[in-house]
Amino acid sequence: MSVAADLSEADRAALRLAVTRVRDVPAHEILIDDGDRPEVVHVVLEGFACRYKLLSDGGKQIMAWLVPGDFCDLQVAVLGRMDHTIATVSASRIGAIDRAQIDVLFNTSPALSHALWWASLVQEAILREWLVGIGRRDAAGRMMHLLCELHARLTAAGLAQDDRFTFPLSQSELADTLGISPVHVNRTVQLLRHEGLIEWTRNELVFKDVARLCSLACFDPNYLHLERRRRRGAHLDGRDAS
Amino acid sequence: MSVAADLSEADRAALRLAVTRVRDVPAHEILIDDGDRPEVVHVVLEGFACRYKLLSDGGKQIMAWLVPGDFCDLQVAVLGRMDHTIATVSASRIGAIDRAQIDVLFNTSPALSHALWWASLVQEAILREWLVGIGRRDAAGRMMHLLCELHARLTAAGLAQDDRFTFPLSQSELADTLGISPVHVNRTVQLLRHEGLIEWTRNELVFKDVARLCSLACFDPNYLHLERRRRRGAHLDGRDAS
DNA sequence: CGCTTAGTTGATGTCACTCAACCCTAGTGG
DNA sequence: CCACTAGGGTTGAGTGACATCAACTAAGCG
Repeated sequence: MSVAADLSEADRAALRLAVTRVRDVPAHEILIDDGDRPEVVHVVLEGFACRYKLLSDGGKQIMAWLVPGDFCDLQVAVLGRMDHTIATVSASRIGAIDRAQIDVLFNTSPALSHALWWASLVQEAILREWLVGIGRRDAAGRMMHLLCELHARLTAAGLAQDDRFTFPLSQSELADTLGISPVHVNRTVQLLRHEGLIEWTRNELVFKDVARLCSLACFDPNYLHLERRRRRGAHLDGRDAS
Repeated sequence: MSVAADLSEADRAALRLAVTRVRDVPAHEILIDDGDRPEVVHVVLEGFACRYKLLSDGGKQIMAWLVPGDFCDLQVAVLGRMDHTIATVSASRIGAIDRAQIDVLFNTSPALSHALWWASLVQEAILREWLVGIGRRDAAGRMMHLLCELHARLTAAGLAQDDRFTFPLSQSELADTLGISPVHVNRTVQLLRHEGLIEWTRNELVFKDVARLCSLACFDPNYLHLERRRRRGAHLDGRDAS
């Protein structure tokens, strides 16, 4: 989903220059709150962040995981007011782009505005897939599918080696993502472990059998629209994973 | 969500002219299928359509209801390939815009491209709210919230009078939307009826107590971002509801 | 008038929730 | 070096919301 993947060097440079105010943010810190009308757009450079909404009964639903390369709140450049909250999950490095600067980029480079819209639409496609999962899959199916998706996204971004990547979420946060209780997340994780599908220790997740996991999850990566990105792992900071 | 609401007369005319090939489509007909690479973008002029995905086990999850004024598949103009299916729910009048024409509009009118992006982002916001509902609300809560949302959207579009509007979905389609079984939808509908909240006969839904329903559903219309549309009920066909 | 589709109802089953206890690890301070 | 604490993680028992199955009714339609 890294928006820079398909851009010309000039456009990527323009995007890089637009990122002012890079800062390190500790885990579990709110970046933008529900109702805010921020003047900057945030982008994740390192670490994990998430979108979520809080319910009146204290419940919480996470609606997106934001990994390095993802824009957090591009929509405020158009909609103005946030209708949900964005917070870090792990300690992260977060970049900020002035909202006005987004408009400038949008008007000067058709390729760039196209790329921004593309990124926004892929996030929407992911959201649709999550809806299908929560609506129609059981706990294990949801979890497997979600992990396959994360694996695909991180691999495409060059952030996973040997089917192994950092996974900084607690079981409780996973529960708020999948729409099930923390206790049931625990039992489901153990199921996947005993099936020899994953290892999950502290901060790291290892896929023991990617093919079987994807098959069990009925995971079809089409919706991630990765085929567009011929240059795998191109990041905002200009590094390529190669 | 009618995209034309905030546009200048010239932009609205341009959009209207872009709609070639208006056709009447019977109920339950597929407009664009999963995997298609269509050359046109569809817009609902009359009737109801929906987005959905089919699962391998025969299950179905509806991910959006598309009402008059909504674009069905704007995303193919950017992403190229459909990752879900769009079909009519009731007999509908559907307009089509050439994909190339979208690009022209996009490049010639900043206001129009802004409006298109806006429409796409509002659909995303609705999707997020549906995710929260399916993830964290019980059956009655989901249904009430969904009905409040539809009421708000149709009222904003000038398609509801006296808290009364056409509602062409079957209980089974409602079930595929809410992620519960048709039988449980039936019981939940009866609950709302006995509570004196709604009347639902054939094709028409009547809200008996909007305030109580919205309050019970914890419905907060912020996420619909309706505040932007000062001209309520402006449609692609140029009519205003007044 | 039979056929079909949608809605309704009851009985039974199950997946996941809640509550509660316990464990394990890391961090802290004595 | 150890006692204490706090936040996950783990486990079991009991409960509840919703699913499934199956039968029946009502409404359109040739």
